Amino acid sequence: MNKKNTNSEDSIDKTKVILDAAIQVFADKGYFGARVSDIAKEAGIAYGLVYHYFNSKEELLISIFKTRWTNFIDVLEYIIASEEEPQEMIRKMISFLFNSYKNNPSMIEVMIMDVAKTSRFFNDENIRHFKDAFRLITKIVKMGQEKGVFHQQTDATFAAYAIYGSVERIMLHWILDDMKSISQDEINNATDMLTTTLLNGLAICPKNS
Amino acid sequence: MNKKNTNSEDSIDKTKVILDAAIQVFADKGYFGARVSDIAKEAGIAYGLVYHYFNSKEELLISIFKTRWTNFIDVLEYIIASEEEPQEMIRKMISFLFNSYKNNPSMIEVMIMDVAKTSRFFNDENIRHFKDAFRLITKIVKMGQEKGVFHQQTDATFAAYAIYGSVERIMLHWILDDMKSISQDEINNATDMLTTTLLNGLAICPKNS
Amino acid sequence: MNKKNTNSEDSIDKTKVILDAAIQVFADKGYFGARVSDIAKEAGIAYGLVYHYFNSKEELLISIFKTRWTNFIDVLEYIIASEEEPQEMIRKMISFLFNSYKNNPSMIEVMIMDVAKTSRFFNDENIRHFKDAFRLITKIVKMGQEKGVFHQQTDATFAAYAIYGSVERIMLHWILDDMKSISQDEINNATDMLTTTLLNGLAICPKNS
Amino acid sequence: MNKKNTNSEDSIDKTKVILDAAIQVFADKGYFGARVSDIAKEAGIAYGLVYHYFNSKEELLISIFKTRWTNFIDVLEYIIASEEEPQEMIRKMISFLFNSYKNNPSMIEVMIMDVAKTSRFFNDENIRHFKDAFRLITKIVKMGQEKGVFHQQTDATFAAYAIYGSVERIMLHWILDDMKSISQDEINNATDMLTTTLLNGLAICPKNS
DNA sequence: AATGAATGAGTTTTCATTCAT
DNA sequence: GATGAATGAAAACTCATTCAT
Repeated sequence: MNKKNTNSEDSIDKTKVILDAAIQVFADKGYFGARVSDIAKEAGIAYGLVYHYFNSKEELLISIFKTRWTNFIDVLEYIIASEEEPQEMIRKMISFLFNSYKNNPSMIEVMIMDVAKTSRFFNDENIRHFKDAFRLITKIVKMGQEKGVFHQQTDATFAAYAIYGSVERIMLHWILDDMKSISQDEINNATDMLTTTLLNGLAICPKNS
Repeated sequence: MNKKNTNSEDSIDKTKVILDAAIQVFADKGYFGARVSDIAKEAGIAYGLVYHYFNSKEELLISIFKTRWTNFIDVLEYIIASEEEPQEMIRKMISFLFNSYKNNPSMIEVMIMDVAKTSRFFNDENIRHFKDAFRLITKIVKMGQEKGVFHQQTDATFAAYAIYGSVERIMLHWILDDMKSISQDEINNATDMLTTTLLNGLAICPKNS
Repeated sequence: MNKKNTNSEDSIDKTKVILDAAIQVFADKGYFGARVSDIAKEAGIAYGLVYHYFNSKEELLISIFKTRWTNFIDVLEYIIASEEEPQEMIRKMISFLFNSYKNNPSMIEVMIMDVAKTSRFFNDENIRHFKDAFRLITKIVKMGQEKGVFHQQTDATFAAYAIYGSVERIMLHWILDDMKSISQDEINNATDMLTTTLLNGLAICPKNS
Repeated sequence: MNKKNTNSEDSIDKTKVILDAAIQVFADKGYFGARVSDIAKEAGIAYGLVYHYFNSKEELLISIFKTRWTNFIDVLEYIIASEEEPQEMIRKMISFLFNSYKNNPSMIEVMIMDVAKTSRFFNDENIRHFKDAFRLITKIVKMGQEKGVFHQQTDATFAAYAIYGSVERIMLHWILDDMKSISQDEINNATDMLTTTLLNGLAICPKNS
């Protein structure tokens, strides 16, 4: 990703500083509204230095994207490895995503508002991360079906998109309502609420076939 | 919106032609990647003429956005007025959204990929359409709760976001997989699948409290 | 060459105005030292307009180059068609080149100082003009050999380069000595001098084998 | 020229290594296309180190230029000191120039393609070398005239430019045709050919006045 | 209404040069 | 001597928008 992957502390630090600044500025102004000089100013460095660590403005976005999805994939694998009940896995996943927002709402804003924006951005390399993540969510749903706790007739892939789409839309709501800081209680409550809704459905049980 | 609201046939036609061209080009290149001259070329007119009908490039996007959400709101109001069962209302809404994709995937692509992404775009005027639509979806959920067919403890607003987010994420999947043409069967099937999943939940009934 | 080859007077004029400005600025500052904004200022237009007529700064240089060599080739063909004595043809060619300097020293400066120097500039398309011109000069030499007035053993190609190289180096001398304006007498004198030297050689006749 | 003129072996070596690298890179990419970092990479050193030995990129070019013309001047003085026949002196000079190309075509390419390019480059200091060399060539011609072996009426300065220009144009031909390696036979042949042409002229003797 | 020439602000990126280590 | 991180000036080029015709 970045030119310098030396294990020098400085180099790592600077990379991180620039990325954090980029997240902040992208969140505030949007990817296209953000100038590289804004990012440099936010990072407290000369803007030429951004190009020592990254080849282009777009690479910054790609780097943020990759970090985030790689991290999400790691968490999903960890959750799956736990061998808990599938319902619990779903809750854990939702909890992780909502907590990500709490911990770094700007990063989530960038992911939702900017990454998806550039069609050109979705090249094969980047889209793979996407796919991998959804494969894992789908896997959780299938595990529930195999265990007999989730409906058989549900299309697991559809369910995966539904779960993720629900989470993302709620976070978009927070973003648009400028809810940058959100309490742990609210996060927990949102997690419970959405998990219950998705697992049990809107309709009351007897309606079920 | 547009400078000319004369009811001259020509004027209306040209407005429509430009908007359709804009949808096409925005879908292909993204809002920021699209040049006004591209849109004019697609519409088969001189690019200066775009400014006879619209004040700016952004106004094109806003116009598309408004048309779409106004239309969605109309449909939601129509659905609510039907006084059918809330479950059926949910299904109708999902069906409408998926059919919108079938009829004009580029328009949906623009709505998902471009509109949601420009922070600056969400001014008070535009956000009202958003809010109105979600208020209506929320209303449907509340009607179900009042009728005793939906769970009481569900936060209706959350549910509204979950439903819409699920739909949008599935359509994003279609977009990213380049599924520009999709059969009516697939649409119907997707509608059934998602409606059932959202209404009945993932988990099998006895798990319900 | 230019985007607009319409036969509108304005369009042609503007193209010419920009090219003349480019010649002036390239001559003054060199190709790399010249800013497109300098050229626009010299032409009295907004610099964005340069890009209406030419795709890039480099295209300006290529255009100047082409015009000049095409013109030179035309003159050579005209000279050859005259069916004069080969010696006279050589004189005419030298006369033309020196007079070109007199009429537009900046253009010659650009040709000598800038065009010849950009290695990347010599792509196949551009080099063809070069080659064509030298083929014609070579042809004149060969005509003299066939007529029996020029030495048989001389390599005609070498001779062609020698003639042209001599002319160009003398003009470079004028450029470096800042002799921007030069009288017709000087031009005629230089033509005679160089023609005689090249035709008769440095050495006095009896030395000839 | 260079900051360090210590006679330490290392220092001299490194200076030479950098200059050779610069010649190579300038020949490949042109002066303006060459990055200091390219030169450093070619030399196998850190690019900051270039600035220990040279004050600027331009100084590299000036250094190459000076070395070459100083060397040429030395050779011319040596030739003149030999007190041979002027015809032979001309031949020796041409031979030296052509052999320079054979020995280091990149250096000649830089001299022809890059040095002349930057008008700013021709400051008084640099132009003096030029002038000195041409003064010496002119001197040879004048010696021939005084000895009665060269035509009196020839302008010696013109003749000097003609000779040098012929040589340079032939070498430019080799450069443009990518003739990087050239046999000693070809060099000798070219030398004979050009010397004969310049001394005896194109035209056959009886045409002489 | 229609055209497209004209405008010029705005931004990414490059790269020579400096300097702390 | 050697390194390469850091600096920031500089410029080509783009393109939304205006406007004369």
